[in-house]
Amino acid sequence: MAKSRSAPRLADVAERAGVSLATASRSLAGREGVSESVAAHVREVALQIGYVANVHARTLAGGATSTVGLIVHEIGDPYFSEIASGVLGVATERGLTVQICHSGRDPGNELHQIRTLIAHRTDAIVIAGSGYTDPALQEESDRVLTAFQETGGRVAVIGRHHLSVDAVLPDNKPAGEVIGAHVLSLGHRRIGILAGSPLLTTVADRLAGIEAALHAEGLSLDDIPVLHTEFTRDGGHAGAEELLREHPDLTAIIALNDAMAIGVLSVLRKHGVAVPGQISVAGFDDVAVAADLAPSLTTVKLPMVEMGAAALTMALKPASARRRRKGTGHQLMARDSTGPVRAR
Amino acid sequence: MAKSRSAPRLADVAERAGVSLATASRSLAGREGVSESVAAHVREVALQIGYVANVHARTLAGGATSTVGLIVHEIGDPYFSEIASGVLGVATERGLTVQICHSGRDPGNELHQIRTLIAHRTDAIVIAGSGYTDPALQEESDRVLTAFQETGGRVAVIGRHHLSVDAVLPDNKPAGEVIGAHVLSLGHRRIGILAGSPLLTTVADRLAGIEAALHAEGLSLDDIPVLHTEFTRDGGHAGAEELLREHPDLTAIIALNDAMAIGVLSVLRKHGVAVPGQISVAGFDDVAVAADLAPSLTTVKLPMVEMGAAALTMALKPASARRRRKGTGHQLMARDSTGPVRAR
DNA sequence: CTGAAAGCGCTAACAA
DNA sequence: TTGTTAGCGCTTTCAG
Repeated sequence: MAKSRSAPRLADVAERAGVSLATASRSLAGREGVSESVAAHVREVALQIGYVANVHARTLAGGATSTVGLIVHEIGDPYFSEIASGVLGVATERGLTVQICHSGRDPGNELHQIRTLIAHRTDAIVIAGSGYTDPALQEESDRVLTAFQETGGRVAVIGRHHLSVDAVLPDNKPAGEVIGAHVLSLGHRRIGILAGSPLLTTVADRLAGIEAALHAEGLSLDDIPVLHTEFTRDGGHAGAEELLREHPDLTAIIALNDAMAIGVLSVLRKHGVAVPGQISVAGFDDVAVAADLAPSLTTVKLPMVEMGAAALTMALKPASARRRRKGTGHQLMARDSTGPVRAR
Repeated sequence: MAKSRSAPRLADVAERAGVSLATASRSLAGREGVSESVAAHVREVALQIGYVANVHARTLAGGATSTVGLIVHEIGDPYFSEIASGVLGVATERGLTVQICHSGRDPGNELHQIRTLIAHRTDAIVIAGSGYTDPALQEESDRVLTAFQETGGRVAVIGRHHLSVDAVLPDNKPAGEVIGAHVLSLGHRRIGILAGSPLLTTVADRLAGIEAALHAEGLSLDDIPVLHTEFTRDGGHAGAEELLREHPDLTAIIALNDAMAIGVLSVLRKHGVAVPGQISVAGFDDVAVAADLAPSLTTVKLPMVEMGAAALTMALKPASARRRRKGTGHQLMARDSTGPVRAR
């Protein structure tokens, strides 16, 4: 069995169909200017010999490209896999293929992935995942992306970045306000906050929202413990242990994403702390399992799937003179993990 | 601002560096036969003008491709996103880029995605997600993949497929036996099973495992209710409602994956049924949240991340004369959602 | 050690 | 309606 004979080419199809390359190309592309009978025959031949057009040749020749890139922090994280699902949804709909890269919450690696995607001449690049509060971290990325855009590439980000590109902006601050107000309205004052790295804009914005809610009650973030750990389930777990140890009088813990909140719930269960009886817990995002946890998790819903879809849709539109920005909406999902502060 | 001036090409680098195309190419590729001084200069120039090689041109010219394809049923499903994470891990490590496609558990669409990936001349294709018990459903895919392999392409699947390619075979049957034995050992006899589509080999194999466990106790699958719904959280939810209605005397429910089990838990909680007090619940996979549910979910761990990594690793090896097969191992995670059958 | 030139497979003018 | 012919940007013999 020939191991490496090459795949059938358009020339093979053309020859077997007894037509020219151009005609074959036109027939397969379903373009104008070929008699239906010839076109049908060509298509039939192509099917027979199992012809599949070489995307690289097609792209190189100036034909329509057909791939978009997506950069996520970590695809195993439900927040990102839901966004990816949204991106894949519209991509599939439009016959596009998507290349996914991990940035691992590392600005250096993110830049590397951007370069990779550019090398692949993707039509568009969607960067999902928080930007960084330090503009310097994105300086080089911005330079590279700008060059990419000048050569006709399209870019959209999800989240607040220091990048001059179109953006889907999650309602992080309003979400923070809403969840903060919710917890405060339940009478809680001894509130602990579990945050991810302060370098992430997502963390900064959610914190700012909570602070606004606090201010409305005459309080401030300085009055309550804010712990920065990893922005993951394990970070939440570790953070909750520390919070419990250092601040045993807390009546509520707000985690800055559901993954962390799940870690918190786990610690509380382990220590036999009643939720929300003794301590209320709230998160952000409303990942799919949030409603199925026990107690079901109070959180602020961000439409991840739609965000992914919106970002790609935006990136696929023709470039506009100035950056487009799109909000996301958010919704308080008051469930069982939060309750009124206990009477003393 | 020029909107569509094109990206810098190798020719631009060569010109500015005052060398020929060939030398520029060799320098950048770090190949032999160029004086180190010249090579360094070329690299420097390339960096300066922000040159990034065009992957399509490179691939077309016969250079090494550097992308692999991954087909999953649905990236938003934790089972698949964990597998994807494993695939991305080894891909990143080797400087490969991965294209992800959704098959949506639809054989027709899966074939379409395979074609797409082949058109992209990916070095390798990894198909994650159950095969189908009906060989006819994969006949055409098999033909296409065989052709792909004959032209040097590499393929690996995760799961039992009717495809003549390398495979990572999840311990579905042993896992079924182990979880079945576990539930039986707790004294349960009125057990309900919630399964996904019987067309999926994953479902068939897990069921077979449970049946084996049943046989060991002188029972059979025919003696207990087996309900086929969607292989998702919502399928589990709907299925549990029906099971509860039709078979109110059940003392245990085994869901054929954790997603379904989560749906079951949700229904039980809603109806105030104590778990495991009144009904024990078990799942398959051990997705990340399984341990953090309340009660924590008894399940059989399958190493999804490693499976993804193993599949890509396998696919990247040179082709061998006969199909390679690799088992996965499995581990019973006996947690809080299962307990001894209640005394009457 | 370096350069010239021939493609890789396809699309897109331009002819016929 | 169909065919001919240039490239797209890169790698890679083959000369020099």
